[in-house]
Amino acid sequence: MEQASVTLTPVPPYDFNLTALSAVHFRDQHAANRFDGAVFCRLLDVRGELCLARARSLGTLDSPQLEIVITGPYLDDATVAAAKQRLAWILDAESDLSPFYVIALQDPVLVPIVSGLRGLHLPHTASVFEALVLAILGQQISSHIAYLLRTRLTETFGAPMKIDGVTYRAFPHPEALVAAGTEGLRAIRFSARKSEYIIDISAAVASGKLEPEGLHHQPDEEVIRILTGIRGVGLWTANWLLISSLGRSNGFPSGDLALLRTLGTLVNKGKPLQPEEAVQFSGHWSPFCSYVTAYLFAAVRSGRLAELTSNQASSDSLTARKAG
DNA sequence: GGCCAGGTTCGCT
DNA sequence: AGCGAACATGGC
Repeated sequence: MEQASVTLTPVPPYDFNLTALSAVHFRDQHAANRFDGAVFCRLLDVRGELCLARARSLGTLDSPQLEIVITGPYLDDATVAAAKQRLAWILDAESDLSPFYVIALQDPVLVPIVSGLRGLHLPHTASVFEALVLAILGQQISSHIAYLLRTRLTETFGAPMKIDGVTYRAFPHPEALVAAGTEGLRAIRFSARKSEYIIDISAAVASGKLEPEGLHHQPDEEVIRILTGIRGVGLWTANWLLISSLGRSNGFPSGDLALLRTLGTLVNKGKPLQPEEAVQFSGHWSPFCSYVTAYLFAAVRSGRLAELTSNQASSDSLTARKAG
């Protein structure tokens, strides 16, 4: 087993802890992606080779620096560079938050949310395929159940690699899922429907009929058109993929129950917004709806939203906004 | 135990 | 086009 250490300098402000937490909390935490509060680690599949990438923070919010340790059976410079690049993408080290902050700090609804989360970047999945599977897996179930399913999926079908006595697993290949079949997924308690969708997509990817990674070259509208053409993928999933796997700034899952509730808490006296009302707000936040979405969820997770609403600040701004 | 969860499809009007 | 039901596992 070989090992290499490199440093990565994210664009400040960069809060490693918040960003890594956001990466694992409700979306990616499974056997392939881990964060223990200090070290973020992920078993990557780089050019067909497995290698473990581990990151920890050496710097500060405004002068961030990450130490990246790559471990694998064969490490040449190109592999190390590719792994570093991949981790930079996953941890969103290269985005500049300042254009979003300029808008957010002028918005009374967003100011209290954003000010407590400065330096939170928007982590990405390692691949678009991974995001597709995770999104379908997580549809209409609580985040806790989604976590159980993700873990089972990775533990059962992900390629393993043992390092220092610990077994890590990569996210399953489409081929592995095709081999598992719907029965394989049923066996780890996926619903028949989710199993079908996921196996269909895996088969399409394995056969080359569908190339999710190619979506990086398409504009948002085209991404949504292509994705919603896939069985099992609706507007929510397509927009979530814009945020979670394609790094677009303006994704907005307007039908998301948790999002509607959260916005309701902030601007509608606790009454959940209707999707159309949420879309009105999203227009106001364009082209940074991805950031708004992610920051709102992060605020909920951290308990910050509850704090804010207890001082019942801007609870009436929906009507104010409508009038203006 | 019933209800619901960070949706989507399918089958009815 | 718009609406309701079915899907199915776990947690409260």
